[in-house]
Amino acid sequence: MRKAQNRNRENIAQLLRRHGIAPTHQRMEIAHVLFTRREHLSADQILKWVNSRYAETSKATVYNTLKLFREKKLIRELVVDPTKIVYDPNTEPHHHLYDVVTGRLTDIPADKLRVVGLPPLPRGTVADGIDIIIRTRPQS
Amino acid sequence: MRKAQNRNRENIAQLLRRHGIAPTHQRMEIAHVLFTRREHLSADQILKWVNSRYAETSKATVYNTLKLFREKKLIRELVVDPTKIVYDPNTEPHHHLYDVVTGRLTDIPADKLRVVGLPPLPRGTVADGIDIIIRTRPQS
DNA sequence: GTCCGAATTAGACAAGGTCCAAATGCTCGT
DNA sequence: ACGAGCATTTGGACCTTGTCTAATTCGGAC
Repeated sequence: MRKAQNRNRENIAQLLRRHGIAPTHQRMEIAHVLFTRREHLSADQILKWVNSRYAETSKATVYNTLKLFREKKLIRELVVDPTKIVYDPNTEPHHHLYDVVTGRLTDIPADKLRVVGLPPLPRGTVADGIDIIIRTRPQS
Repeated sequence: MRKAQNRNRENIAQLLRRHGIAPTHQRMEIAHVLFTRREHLSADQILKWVNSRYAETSKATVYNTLKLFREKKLIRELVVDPTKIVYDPNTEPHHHLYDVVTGRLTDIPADKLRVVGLPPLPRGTVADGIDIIIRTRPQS
């Protein structure tokens, strides 16, 4: 089985198509950054990476594309801090450890964690996801 | 025992002092809004409420004060959505139900909920808090 | 090649929050 | 009551992040 790290351009194109996304040049570039770096990246960082060799993608396109990827469940949007919205290429269910001082963000696989005692949801609503963020700080 | 809802000005002054906050006029006003409305309010909403009778508090002061209250653990800052940062006067441990469509935000007391299988924290760090946000949407 | 809808673009704009230097207010000692 | 010294507040400029729009370009079907 091919490891996700090794995605080449054709892999990425197929990945996009599988999620119902037409693989344009810019979308390929953005997906490439997300899936080869495999980090939590902000829109701004993605914009810089995509244009790091030579400018080829506009700010509007990066925002449009990230929104599209999120709608198509190709990536997750993660809000850890007022000024920090970050995109997560890991779509496996998982949660996060966030160091409020250093800003370091680490994954916790969801299968290790379980939430018990969840009250019934309000009538007529269904769960869309659970985000657990554990805030840590260096021992003082 | 006096119910929190009934806090009068002297109560609020004492509350601030207990948290090491000098009770100035503006801080009293802001605390008053938070603790009598007992809702999740944005900085902007708080600004409007505080100045609803006649303008008396500047934007900068509202932001400064909310940051101060947060540092002194008088309120909690809650980030549910990129554009929605909200301040929570409830400092009891609790979590949140967030309807991604209506924007409605509801409390879940922490004693009903437990997280099991928490991995050990990285060496040299301590937990600062756990935020659990359960995202719901109307049944489609 | 031509056409047509989809995608992309630059840049103006909006929202939310921060910063700063000046003004004001509060406390204390005298 | 007064002034010194510090904390707090203020208006407004400014910054950052993200959205919008109208014009352009792209790319696949024919």
